Amino acid sequence: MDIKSLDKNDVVPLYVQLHRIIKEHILKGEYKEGDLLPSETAMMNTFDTTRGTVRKAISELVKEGLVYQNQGKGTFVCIRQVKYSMWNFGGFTDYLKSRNETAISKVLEHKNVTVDGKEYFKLVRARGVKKDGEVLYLTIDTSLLPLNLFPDIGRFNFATESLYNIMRDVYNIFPKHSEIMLTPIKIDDTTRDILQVDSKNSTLLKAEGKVLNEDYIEIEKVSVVYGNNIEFKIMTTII
Amino acid sequence: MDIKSLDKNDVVPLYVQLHRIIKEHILKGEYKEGDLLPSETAMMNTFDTTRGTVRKAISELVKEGLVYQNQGKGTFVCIRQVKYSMWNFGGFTDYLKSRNETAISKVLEHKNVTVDGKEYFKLVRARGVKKDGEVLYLTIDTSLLPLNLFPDIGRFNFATESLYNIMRDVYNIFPKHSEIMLTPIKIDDTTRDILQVDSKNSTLLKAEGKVLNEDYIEIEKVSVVYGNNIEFKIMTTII
DNA sequence: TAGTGGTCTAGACCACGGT
DNA sequence: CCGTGGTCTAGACCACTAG
Repeated sequence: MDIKSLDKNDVVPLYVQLHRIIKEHILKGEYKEGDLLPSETAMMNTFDTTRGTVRKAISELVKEGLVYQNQGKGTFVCIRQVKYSMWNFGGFTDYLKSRNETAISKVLEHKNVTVDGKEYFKLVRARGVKKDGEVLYLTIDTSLLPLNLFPDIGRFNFATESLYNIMRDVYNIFPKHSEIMLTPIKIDDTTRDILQVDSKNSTLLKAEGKVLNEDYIEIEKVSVVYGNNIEFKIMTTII
Repeated sequence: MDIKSLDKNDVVPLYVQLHRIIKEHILKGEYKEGDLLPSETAMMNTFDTTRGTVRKAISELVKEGLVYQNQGKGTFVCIRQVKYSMWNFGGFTDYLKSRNETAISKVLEHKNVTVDGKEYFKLVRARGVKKDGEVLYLTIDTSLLPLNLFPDIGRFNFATESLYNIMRDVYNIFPKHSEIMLTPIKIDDTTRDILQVDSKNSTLLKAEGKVLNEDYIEIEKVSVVYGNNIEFKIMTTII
């Protein structure tokens, strides 16, 4: 399959090395859509490693959506887009941690505003990940934080600090519940630019609602626009 | 960790059994947000299996975003569980009853199909309400019901009988959880006609996923398209 | 230092698909 | 039948974290 071989002394795990090699072949077009890859046993011999390592490398390709496997038949190339999964509201940083990726936050707007006679700190952020040196923004979050609960919250740098951590650590306020409404929205040009949505796909998912503390006091009004690189998943228990 | 043990003679792979057991513990709230799970070695001993199997089970949880792992520290729970879901999954009829409205169901399609080598009964329904003599359809539901769990389920009249009631009363199978993915979709003409969507609004919300019983066995694949007359709300508890 | 997850080996048996 | 991927075992050594 390849002239390259694995370096067992390299700090890079063997399965990562192998994953890269196979991926390169696919992306170079040496294996095309629908093609059958060499069998796991074949790769095991070619690269002088064990099946476990080969399977680990291939499983990464499956996760990325580059190949699929069929028992009794083999491993086939199938190029499709992989998306991020949002299991819910919040939990962003932890989820990315599980993917070994770094959370990125860019402040688009921050100022005090008055809504319905009440003062809020308005914070608009583009949030995403940094992977392989590239930044990919996944959501645009707008938060309205009541200034009576969070006096002088504007002094923090939200590009580097987690909003919910500040809530908990500085103001001793703990987000506990949320009530959200979901709607599809039409995208505007600014959003399209930030979230890197291609032009033929013009609708996104928007979540709007509020976050409450344990006493069901509203502590934040939120609005999140989800880009196309993210999947919005929910788990429920049917009562 | 658990009284349950793995059945090595079961056709269900050990790692799937283990995955279900751990997941159940997490979703039941016995392990909460941020909690440390038992170590891989501990589970290996508890369930009398090897670390490979334990790691495979955990890796599924990581993929789902339910836990993340940290070298040198352990495996931690990271979820935000939805406590009450949007009205529909498991509560359509009851919800409408509370509003003094009558649930309406119109069967659009019903036949046996084979998906991935498994036999299902496919049921497509337009669902809505009857109020003041007028019928308003709110959603289009597509259900795939495994025929091994629901033999001969096609004999029922789903225009008049509730699917979930049949599940419970006839088959003694109780829908308990759901895992859903939400996406905005472009509407087609048939859908537009049924859901009475006006022409300028061409995008709707689609929920796709599965419904599970109390043992986290999949009992239904579902797909619901929500019309514009419905608000899609969710309430969550941030654990 | 002890315990954790991360990686890797060298086997094994199985279910499935095509010949 | 043979080759494929799917699962599982019973070890091993490593890097990282924390006390």
